[in-house]
Amino acid sequence: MDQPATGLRERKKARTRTAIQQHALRLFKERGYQATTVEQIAEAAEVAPSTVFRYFPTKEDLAVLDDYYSLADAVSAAVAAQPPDTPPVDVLRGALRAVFTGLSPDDRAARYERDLAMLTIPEVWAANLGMVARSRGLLADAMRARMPGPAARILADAVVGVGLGALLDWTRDPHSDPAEALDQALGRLSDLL
Amino acid sequence: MDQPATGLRERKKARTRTAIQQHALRLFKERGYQATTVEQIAEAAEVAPSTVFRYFPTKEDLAVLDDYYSLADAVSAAVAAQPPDTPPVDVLRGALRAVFTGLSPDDRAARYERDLAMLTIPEVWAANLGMVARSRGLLADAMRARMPGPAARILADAVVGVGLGALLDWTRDPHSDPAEALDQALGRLSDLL
DNA sequence: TCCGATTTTGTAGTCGACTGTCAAAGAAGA
DNA sequence: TCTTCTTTGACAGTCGACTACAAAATCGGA
Repeated sequence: MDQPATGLRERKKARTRTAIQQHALRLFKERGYQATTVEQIAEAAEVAPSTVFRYFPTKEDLAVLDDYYSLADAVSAAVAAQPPDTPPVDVLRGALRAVFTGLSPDDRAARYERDLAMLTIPEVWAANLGMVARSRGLLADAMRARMPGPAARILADAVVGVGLGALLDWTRDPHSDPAEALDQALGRLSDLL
Repeated sequence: MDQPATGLRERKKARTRTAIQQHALRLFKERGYQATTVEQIAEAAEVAPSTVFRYFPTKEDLAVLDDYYSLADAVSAAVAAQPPDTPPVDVLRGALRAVFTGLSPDDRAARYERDLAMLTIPEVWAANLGMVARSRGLLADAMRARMPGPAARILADAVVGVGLGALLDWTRDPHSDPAEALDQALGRLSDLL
């Protein structure tokens, strides 16, 4: 997608950034968002507090999962790639399954970690609300090629609701496979329709 | 519901409390949550800042909707009151409509005001997340009398998703009627099923 | 190996949320 | 009216998010 990450400088920068965010999310989960200070995050990530603010303008930004768009794009593409006559819910179900199985094990583990943080820590969830809202729009857009406008949006909302519900249940048993749970839930929705 | 609010003391206390919260919500809407200081709220409500903190331990609490459970209970009851052979989605649709039309104009306006705050201000949304999650459970429980377990949960999740979607759209046009939008969206979902 | 550009860090300071305490003002009851 | 209890307000202070800035470390290229 991007340039092949040229210089050492840029690589180091990226590493620093992700390190800071990972430590932040870990600490948020361990001791709560409010109870975690930026100073503690800086210490954990072995950088100066001012460096944290350089990468993340506000504490809240530490909780924003910035790669949701690429995921949403992947889902949109996968939706387009589904067979033409598939029932709508199954289109989304198949697309989501395709995207998840296409992830490398490392990517998938990282994704689960961050999704867990999002679902578990209210402040993180709030920080990502905008993204969820826009993903919902993308999903609806992707479906609009297959069904009339309003129906596409309703379906997208229903699928998002069922998906979030499945993930919420997953948080109570984090050792199960969320992709599996999601697939199963969408299967049930498909039966309902 | 409560005791008839005997003494002058208690009445005055209650009035102070609601005055503070109303001014807070108004200011949040006017200038944003972060940009509003507790001092400004105190000034608007004509009390001392320390008095604000006596009623609301944290700034966030100023925006916590403390009556969501009674609403969820009302919906559960309304679900039970729907005719036996109604299709599941229409049960929920009818129950929600019944609850909203049952509200007095004042109550309804207040509810809209607070729902708008919840959907618009991330911090408030975070503070109320737990309540939304539990409402989802209540909805599923209420439907379980009418359909097998897993289906009830899936349906509840789908309805919650569609409902949140409708409310999210409403925030972009706050002069429209959210209850109307919600009813319409559920009607479309009903058509899909 | 040295230079210029960039990144990192420390420091000093602002602002607002929140706490604790104590004295003043008001209400309830005798 | 006098006493007692509660609510309120003022004040002083802590803590953490965030800013501005200049010094120091680091990197890339010549």
